[in-house]
Amino acid sequence: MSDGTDLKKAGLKATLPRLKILRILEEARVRHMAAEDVYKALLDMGDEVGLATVYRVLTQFESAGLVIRHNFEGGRSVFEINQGGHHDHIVCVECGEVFEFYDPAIEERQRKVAETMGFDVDSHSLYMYGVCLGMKREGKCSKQGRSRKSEILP
Amino acid sequence: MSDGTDLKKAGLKATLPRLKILRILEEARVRHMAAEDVYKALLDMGDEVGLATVYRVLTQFESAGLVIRHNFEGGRSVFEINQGGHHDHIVCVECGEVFEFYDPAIEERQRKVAETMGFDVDSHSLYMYGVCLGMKREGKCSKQGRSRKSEILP
DNA sequence: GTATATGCAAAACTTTTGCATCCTT
DNA sequence: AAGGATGCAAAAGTTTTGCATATAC
Repeated sequence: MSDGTDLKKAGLKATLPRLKILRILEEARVRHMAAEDVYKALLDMGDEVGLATVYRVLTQFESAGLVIRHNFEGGRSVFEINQGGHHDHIVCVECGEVFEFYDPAIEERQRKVAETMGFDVDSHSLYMYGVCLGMKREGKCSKQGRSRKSEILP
Repeated sequence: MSDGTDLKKAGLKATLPRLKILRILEEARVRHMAAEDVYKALLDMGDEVGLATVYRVLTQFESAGLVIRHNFEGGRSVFEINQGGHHDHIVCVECGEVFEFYDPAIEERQRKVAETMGFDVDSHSLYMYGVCLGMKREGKCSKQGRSRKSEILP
């Protein structure tokens, strides 16, 4: 994957920084990353990519539909690779982990509401914030013993 | 309204800046305002309140439950007075107007999803973005002939 | 070879903070 | 009178931009 085909299909030159960033987003254990997270991941891999480039590339990827930008609580933008299926998010405010879910009934009601109001909807986002089971019970994330790894929340 | 009772009830001294800001949020024609919007409204009224104070007060109001902070697209925080009934939002990306709606079925499904996932949910937000009927048909906002007055979107 | 992308540094924005002064209780 | 609130200016954090250089096609 990410051999550059998807980039060219999106009308973007397959440059090294773009390939690397795409790969990071595809392969990250933590699927939701702030620009700073991506930048740090590049540094950890020993790659020299400027933070400005990370921002530029992420924004281009968003326009091209390759990634989805989220505005969770906390100011910074968070990016997630777009692998097709739409889903909503439930964020643990203690461990920072982001869980995904999809509920057809919710989607259908949203569609209905927008129709009733005469809106042409481009996008929509549903975020829930709370404490995940793991943090509640054992003080460590339900997902993999993580505790506050990503930078997506304050 | 906003004679200071609600402030004192919230454990906040009834200072002039707080009273003024509360009044602006209560009486604004546009219910969803960025900090900068509130600041400008104060200036327009001839009141001298520092921008830093606006931020401090809005954050205190949020903690006290007097206002709700939204993170729409666009980076800046948007504030709305909390008049009790929870509702969701549908934002016109052309005129910037924010419309509200409430759908019991959506609320119930959300509750159900969180329960299934073992989350204790503190808060949740559902935003839809699109083009409102007015902008689509006549190039002016359905609500009141507005066109891009508030500062909440980029 | 040419157009586009990158890196760096500087700038633009939003939001927060330190500190002296002022105001509410 | 005393504690908390405000204003100003400075700082912090995030994201964008200008411009010379490097890179993909």
